[in-house]
Amino acid sequence: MTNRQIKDQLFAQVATLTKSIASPKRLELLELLAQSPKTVEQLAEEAEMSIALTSAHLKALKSAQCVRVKQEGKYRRYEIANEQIAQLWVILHRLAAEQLPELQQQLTDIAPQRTTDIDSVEELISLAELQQIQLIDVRPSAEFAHAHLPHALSLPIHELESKADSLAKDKPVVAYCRGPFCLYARDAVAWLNQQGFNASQWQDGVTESHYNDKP
Amino acid sequence: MTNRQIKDQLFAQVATLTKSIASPKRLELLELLAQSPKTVEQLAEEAEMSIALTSAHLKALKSAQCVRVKQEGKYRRYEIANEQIAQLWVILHRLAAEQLPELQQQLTDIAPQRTTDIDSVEELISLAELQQIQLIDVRPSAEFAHAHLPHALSLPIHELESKADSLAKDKPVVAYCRGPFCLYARDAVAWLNQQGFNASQWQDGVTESHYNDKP
DNA sequence: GAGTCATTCTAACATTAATTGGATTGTTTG
DNA sequence: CAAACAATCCAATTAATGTTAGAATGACTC
Repeated sequence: MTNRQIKDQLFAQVATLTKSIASPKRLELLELLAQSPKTVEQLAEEAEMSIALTSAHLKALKSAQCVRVKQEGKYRRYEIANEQIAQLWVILHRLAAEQLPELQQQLTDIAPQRTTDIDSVEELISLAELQQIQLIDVRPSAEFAHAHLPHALSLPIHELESKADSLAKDKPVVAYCRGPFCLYARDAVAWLNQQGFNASQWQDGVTESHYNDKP
Repeated sequence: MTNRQIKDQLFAQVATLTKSIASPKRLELLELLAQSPKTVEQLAEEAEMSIALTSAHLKALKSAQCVRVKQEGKYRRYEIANEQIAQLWVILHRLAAEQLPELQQQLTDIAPQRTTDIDSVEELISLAELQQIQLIDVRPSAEFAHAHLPHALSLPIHELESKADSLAKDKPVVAYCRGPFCLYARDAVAWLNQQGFNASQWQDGVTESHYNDKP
């Protein structure tokens, strides 16, 4: 085999991995799976696409070993194949945010009412531990159960209205969700402030917060 | 604008960045540009594709801000837009190598005659400094000039035959090139051992060696 | 300013990917 | 074992991408 044929093969392999995640829908699925394992139905619902399409995209992700699946009763539960894939999603969306002016613009356009002025996870967690702030996790409870920031309180966005009375109005509320591409925390902060709470948003999710490549 | 429309836009942006590198040829161009800036002609030659196709792929990379171009006389010299893109290439090929059995197989198939048993860059560089080994960089000299491992000697693969007499046969030779997807060092080691040298290969390139994510 | 040379553009074609609806598989539950 | 249900497969349509050859652009050179 010639050197050219060898190189073509090698680069083709890396390209198959890259191609498998180079689609808006598949990136969205990855973001969801980075939070916690989910069934096809759940993924389709969250990402607002048909079951068939979701299944097709999952197949593509599986063939590049980005996700695994296990049968659970009559459901199939998909999960991220390993931590590095979740980190790759973080790397990609951060890089895109630094690199693409159009994305920067869009992120500015949807900036939350208030972003917290806390600037490290450590400080955030410490303030939550000292009860200086009320740190709430507004993702679905299954995602909270799978992993969450220490000292955070689970208050899923869909239950916010009914359970908001468990929050104090005289202590700052800081909300977070899956990360900068998830709008739950943004919506939660907007609603809370409207109700008279002192709410702001922590823009990163669990994966982002645990993976800071600043040296 | 609905939340769905916003999310679609955001994920689409990250996908455009990802798509721009999700092609074997474009990954190969990125690997070449990670070494040093190059003209379209040089890239086409090294990657063995037509000028027109090279230009088209570069256009795709440029539109996602992965590369920059500057006019130099009648040439246009392309370069990596920033260090993070080079690192992304490293992350991707390493991840693919861990993840895809087929790629693992291919890499095994082309394993060099001898891989050095040195296992950290620091040790490699230190041995070169102490002249315990002869560390040779077999990439084209322009790439060496742009960046190289400390204490390495430039001995481009195409000049190896004519300049090999500058190497001592009684001291180990360690050769490196662009990284695990470049076959120059492999070819160099094979030829050198055939000529009676004691040669082995360092599998990483400059970018890989400077970017070890082991914590 | 005509000619040369590097690069890009254009148009055409071939290939591959995304998406949908309906049929199919396989599991669970009565 | 039949009904119910989750998920995948299949076939067909549409959209996007890769590739080539040749024309066009735009910079430098004599």
